[in-house]
Amino acid sequence: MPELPEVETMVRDLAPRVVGRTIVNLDAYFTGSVVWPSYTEFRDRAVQQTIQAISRRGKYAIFELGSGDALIIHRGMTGSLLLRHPQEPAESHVRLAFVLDDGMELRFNDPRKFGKVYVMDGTGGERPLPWARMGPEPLNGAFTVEGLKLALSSRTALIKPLLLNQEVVAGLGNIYVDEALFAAQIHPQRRAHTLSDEEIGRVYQAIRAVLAAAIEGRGTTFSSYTDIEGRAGSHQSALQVFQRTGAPCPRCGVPIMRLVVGGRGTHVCPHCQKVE
DNA sequence: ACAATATCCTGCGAGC
DNA sequence: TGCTCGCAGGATATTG
Repeated sequence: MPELPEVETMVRDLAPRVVGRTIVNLDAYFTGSVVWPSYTEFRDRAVQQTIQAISRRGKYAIFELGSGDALIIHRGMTGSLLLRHPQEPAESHVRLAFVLDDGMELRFNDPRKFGKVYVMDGTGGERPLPWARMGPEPLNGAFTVEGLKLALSSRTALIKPLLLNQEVVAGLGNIYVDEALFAAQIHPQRRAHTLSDEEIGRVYQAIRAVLAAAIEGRGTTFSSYTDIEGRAGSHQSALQVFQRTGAPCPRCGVPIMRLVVGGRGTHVCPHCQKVE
């Protein structure tokens, strides 16, 4: 599950390798990964373009092209970008392969086909950018404790699904929401408007700390996430609750429990995180 | 407007 | 051993 730290790691790794390179060809094995525009127009607008810069917004990776277009990639659940020599055997689920002018290939490998790729005018004039309604970036000044209070105080929904909502805050997914709520000692089934200012302050700090630590560890590897060379991240060993059902809580020793919240597998310490 | 739930897709693990 | 079945989940569509 590539969330903000995994996309950030990818963007940082890619920048020195692909900025300045020109896309000289594109091979498609599943054109359905391209959601905008049509595949043929996508190809026309991507090929022969030079990558001027690469950045991230939420879980989207953004390649700025010389034309002013943006090549935008969302990895979904199982998507990865791999920088490979064309001679290296193809991974089992390569959907698109961008051939670069230095002879390398940027492969979009995506077993479950949840990933999405776009080319569009980078200013949003052509159609709204995928992050047009997205909430603040949690690791820069756009994200404030006051803003989070404003976003949560009037909402009756459960805190976990709200934090997964990209319009509230950008970049969180299932792993880091569970980790942040554990760090803040807030139960994922609390109703958002019942959180005190002090509790929202803890959630705010926890989101930032958990994401920063995960970037430091180059992301979390479960099953499918790897970096652009296919190597695992290291942060999974630092996780406190996610996928640790039955293991002792690092804070109190009570076994971690798994429950389902908003249809998503959820991990809590039943002692440190109380619903009421 | 908001909240809750269904949907997409395929590898994998559980169970028989 | 080999088969079937259900689960996993980000974002969006649909329903309430």
